Amino acid sequence: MGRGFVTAEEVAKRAGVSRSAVSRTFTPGGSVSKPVRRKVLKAAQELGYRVNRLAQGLNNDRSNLIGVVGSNLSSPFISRQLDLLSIGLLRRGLQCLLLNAADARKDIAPLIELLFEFRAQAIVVLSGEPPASIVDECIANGVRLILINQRLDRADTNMVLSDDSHGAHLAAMRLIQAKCNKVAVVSSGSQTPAQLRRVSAFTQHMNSESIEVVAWSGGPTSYESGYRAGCELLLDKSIDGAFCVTDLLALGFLDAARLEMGRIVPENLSIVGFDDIPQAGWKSYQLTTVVQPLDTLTEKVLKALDSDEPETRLQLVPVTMVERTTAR
Amino acid sequence: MGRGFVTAEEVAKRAGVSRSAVSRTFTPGGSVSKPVRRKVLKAAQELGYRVNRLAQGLNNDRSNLIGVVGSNLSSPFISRQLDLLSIGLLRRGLQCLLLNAADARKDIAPLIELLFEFRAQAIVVLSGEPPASIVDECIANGVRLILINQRLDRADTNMVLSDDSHGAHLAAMRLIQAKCNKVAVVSSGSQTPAQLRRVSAFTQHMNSESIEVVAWSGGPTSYESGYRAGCELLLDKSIDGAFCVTDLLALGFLDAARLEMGRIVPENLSIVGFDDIPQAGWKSYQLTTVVQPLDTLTEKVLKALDSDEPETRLQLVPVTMVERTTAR
DNA sequence: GTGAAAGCGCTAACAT
DNA sequence: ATGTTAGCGCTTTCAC
Repeated sequence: MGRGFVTAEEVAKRAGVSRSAVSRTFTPGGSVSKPVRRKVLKAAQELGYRVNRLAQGLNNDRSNLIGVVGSNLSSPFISRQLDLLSIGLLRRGLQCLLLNAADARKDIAPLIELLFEFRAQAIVVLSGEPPASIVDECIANGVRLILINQRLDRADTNMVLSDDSHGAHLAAMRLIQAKCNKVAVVSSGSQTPAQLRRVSAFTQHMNSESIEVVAWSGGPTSYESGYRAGCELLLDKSIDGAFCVTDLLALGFLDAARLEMGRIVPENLSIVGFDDIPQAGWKSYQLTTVVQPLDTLTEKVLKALDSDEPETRLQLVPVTMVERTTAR
Repeated sequence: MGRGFVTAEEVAKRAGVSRSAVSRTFTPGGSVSKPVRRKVLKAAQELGYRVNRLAQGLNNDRSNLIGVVGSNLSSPFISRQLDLLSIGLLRRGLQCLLLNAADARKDIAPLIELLFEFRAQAIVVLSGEPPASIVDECIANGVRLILINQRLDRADTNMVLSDDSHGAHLAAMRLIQAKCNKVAVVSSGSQTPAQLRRVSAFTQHMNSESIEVVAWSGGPTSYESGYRAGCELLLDKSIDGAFCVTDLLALGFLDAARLEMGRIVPENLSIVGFDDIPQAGWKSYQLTTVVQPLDTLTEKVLKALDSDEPETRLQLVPVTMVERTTAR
């Protein structure tokens, strides 16, 4: 096709061989004699020939394209996820077709349909919940679907997610250890399943310990929302602990606590976050938080990409707690 | 092609029409009668048909694929750039083929060659400098090449870049206004052209004002490098100003200054950054910095993508200064 | 408006 | 090992 791209036929002509000889030369397993290969390579070099992978995939039935859809691509957590994922894909010889779901927000179906049209071999969903009909279509067409931090109630989909409940329990235990009497749990207004799981597991744990918890949620998942939460919640002087279900929220909350509400952290307020984004480790923050091991998470995603084993349907990635300085 | 995807032929058969009728139905300008179109659409719906864009592009000579190559995808600045870019591409009906150059670092040529093989219509380079041979090949094949914050010495390439020199001048003027007597200029060890331009423009300006400047550079472009720079440079008590060519560096530097080296900012040390990443506005930092207007920058990139006007070869995006609290 | 046929660039099965 | 042939799924003349 195309503007000016050289075709295999032209190369064949110049090298004085058949079209298939050219094809074979550029096919890993192809059986071509040294001299022919040399001639082909020479001609290709001179002409500036590049195989057309699109045409290649037409026969192969493997496009080598992996669709990646997600929103919030510039948030510290997601961007790192995308970074690792795209590196891993490239290493495996796979191409990353990135679809930003920012405009789609609630309905990522059209994006996935687009991916179908490009014959993506697999689709990785970083955020957003695909409707059941789409999931069905994936299966019908043999397109592997991998959901990250999303739990669908069906056994035929690949899901890899952090152990949110356990993470929330760790946070709860840490705040109990800090001897908190009344704690806040803050989440964003977007109410993603992951955040919901963290909030509910945390609340449940605290309730069982008879510790009062006040829930706050609002705005997007951002520093600003956390800051607002801090300003509003900390008017209540009796709150002496907080679990922010996302580091971004936690950092905003922390700034509000110290800089706006006159709290001393951790002396009269303990804060625990979730994710362990780079900023959580910055000297001004030193946030105690639950870490999602992004590398192993990504690894599992990549493995789910090429392994056919159905045992790896739902993979729960264990989380840990990193102790820094914001919890007493 | 492939696994289970339905082809246009199957749709044609079920609808009782010709293959071309199906094709026309799914082609924007196609002339099909209402009844035929209806039948086709119905059959397609029932069968779950999806046009194969790969095959489509084979005739069209337009793949709709835009290659994007860059590294450091999880840094606040680049990730935001990618975020905006991918949104813009999608809005224009273009697909984003993302190639992470993390492994490539110095040589992005192989990645661009890969993009050729996928017949990308255009290639956007976020970071890294493509060798001349590759640029030639782009032109030869009619692939538009767009370089961001990279200045190549040739008139046949699209480049959109922030006005680094002017930004550096703004920073210099600000530090002069703060009555600094001895200033540091810190950059990373990666020595990207953009950073180099900032350093040299700044130094030049300061020299012309006879203000002593000490240059530091090392490590990757990160918070940590900035922190290290701060720890090392601020042993010299006479340094009372610093221009960090990147906000990430500036934030690390700032933390080192306050938390490690006992400096009071801005009282006895003024700091100016560059980029205006979100974290620069966080309450704990409130960094005075030069802002790169990412939205207009992205806009220009997108425009360069589809406009053929050669006047838009080299586009300089004006920068401004945002005053916060780190400069006296 | 519609179908038949040719062709996009490539690979693979089939001969030789 | 090499050339010939037949597709891959689609669009696009070209007739009618």
